[in-house]
Amino acid sequence: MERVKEPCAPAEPEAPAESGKTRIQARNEARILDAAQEVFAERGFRGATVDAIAAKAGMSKPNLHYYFKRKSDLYVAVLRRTLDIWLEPFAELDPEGDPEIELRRYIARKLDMSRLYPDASRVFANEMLQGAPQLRGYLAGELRELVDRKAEVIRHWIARGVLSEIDPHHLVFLIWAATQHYADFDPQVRAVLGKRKLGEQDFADIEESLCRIIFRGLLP
Amino acid sequence: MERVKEPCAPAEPEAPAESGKTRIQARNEARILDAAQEVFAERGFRGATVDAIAAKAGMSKPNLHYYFKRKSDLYVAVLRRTLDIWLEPFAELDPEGDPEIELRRYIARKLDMSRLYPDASRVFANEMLQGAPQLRGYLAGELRELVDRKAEVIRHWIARGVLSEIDPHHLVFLIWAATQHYADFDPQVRAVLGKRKLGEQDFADIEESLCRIIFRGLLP
DNA sequence: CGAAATTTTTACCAAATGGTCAAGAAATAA
DNA sequence: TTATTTCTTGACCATTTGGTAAAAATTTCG
Repeated sequence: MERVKEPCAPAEPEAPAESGKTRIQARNEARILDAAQEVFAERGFRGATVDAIAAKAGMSKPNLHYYFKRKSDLYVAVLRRTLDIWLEPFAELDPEGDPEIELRRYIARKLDMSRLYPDASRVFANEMLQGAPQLRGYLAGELRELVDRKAEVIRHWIARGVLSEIDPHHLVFLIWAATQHYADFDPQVRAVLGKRKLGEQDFADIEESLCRIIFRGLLP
Repeated sequence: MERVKEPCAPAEPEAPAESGKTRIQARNEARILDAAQEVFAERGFRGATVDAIAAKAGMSKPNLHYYFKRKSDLYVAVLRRTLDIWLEPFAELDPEGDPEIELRRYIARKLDMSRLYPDASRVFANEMLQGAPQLRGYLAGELRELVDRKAEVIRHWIARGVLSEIDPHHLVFLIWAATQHYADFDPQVRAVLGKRKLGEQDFADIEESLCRIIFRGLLP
């Protein structure tokens, strides 16, 4: 039943392929995750149908169930993948670095994610709106610890006198809210700006405006 | 068929009761709207079931359908009610006022809404996440015009020299994102802060932190 | 090749769900 | 009271949906 193969070369030519997985397995699981992210993003967990995900992944529903037994498994898998991507640049904030440079880089990377992977952001937002039934534990555990650690970094900057006295947590929330807004509320943003799509230049403008306000403030 | 009554006193004792509506009608429609807002908020449009809404409103499903023919009618009604509430304080931004006072008041009122009517915010967020199928027209019409008008107010402040040069639209987005975040991402905020519920004091702190960053900036 | 494991498909439930209909219960008006 | 309108309900239906079983097709490997 379980695969016991792979006695050959360890280095795979294509996808990183978590060891213990067939080429087909890796490819199809990736396809399914991508399709699921799209569908979950635009319909929410309950609104997404396994049929729609399967169709978008180019396979039949029973075939999809061969890889992910339950719809919720798939949902959690999508969320975990998103979190892995999101965590990284946040964890890199360096207490010895210059806050303006460090935070600007973080904001830029977070905006990149909103631009490049808006669906990931939307699935996460959806999970929050529903009360985070799947991520509750993660939020109160891993995430909270990470944020607390980074709050220390911010306090360190304040103590060094290179940052104004502000509540680190609310600063983090502000950055998260502002950057994710452009993915999650994209229809509103586009409608108000009168644009058909937000391009690279738009996001460059967003970064500039956002950083100007956050670092220098509104008052002259 | 259609009601043609009400030849009596115009002043109703209780609910404002849109004219042309029975006491029972007004009461039940309000109950249904409140229930619908709750259910839509936590399950999204497709995830919400008419049964659940009817149950929460304390009536049977066919009875609910007597007041709202289709589930989507109900959804739109909830959204419109939210928008009416949200628009008001934004429209009040006064170009002749002091920007710090005007914007601070607006931020405070917007935070009040996140605290008092978080479900309304979540239903709206949900609609955005799904691509705003119901509000598309409204966003590109009414809302865009209003925002453009208020962008002029902000430019007026800049021209008067009482505000730094920033892009008015992105300032508005920043305020919206930051304030709504505390309703929409409530589970994450609570988990990270380690609080069971955000109270009035928490929101006072939020207002203070937010305004400090937005007006004075992070740099000392 | 041929056997074993893996992958895919066809056919199919049982439950949930949006919505309807016709009849009955309450109000309301005359 | 009686007639009329408004409100509520139980029974019901067509469709959708998550999920399964088992056989068929394909790949892998000795």
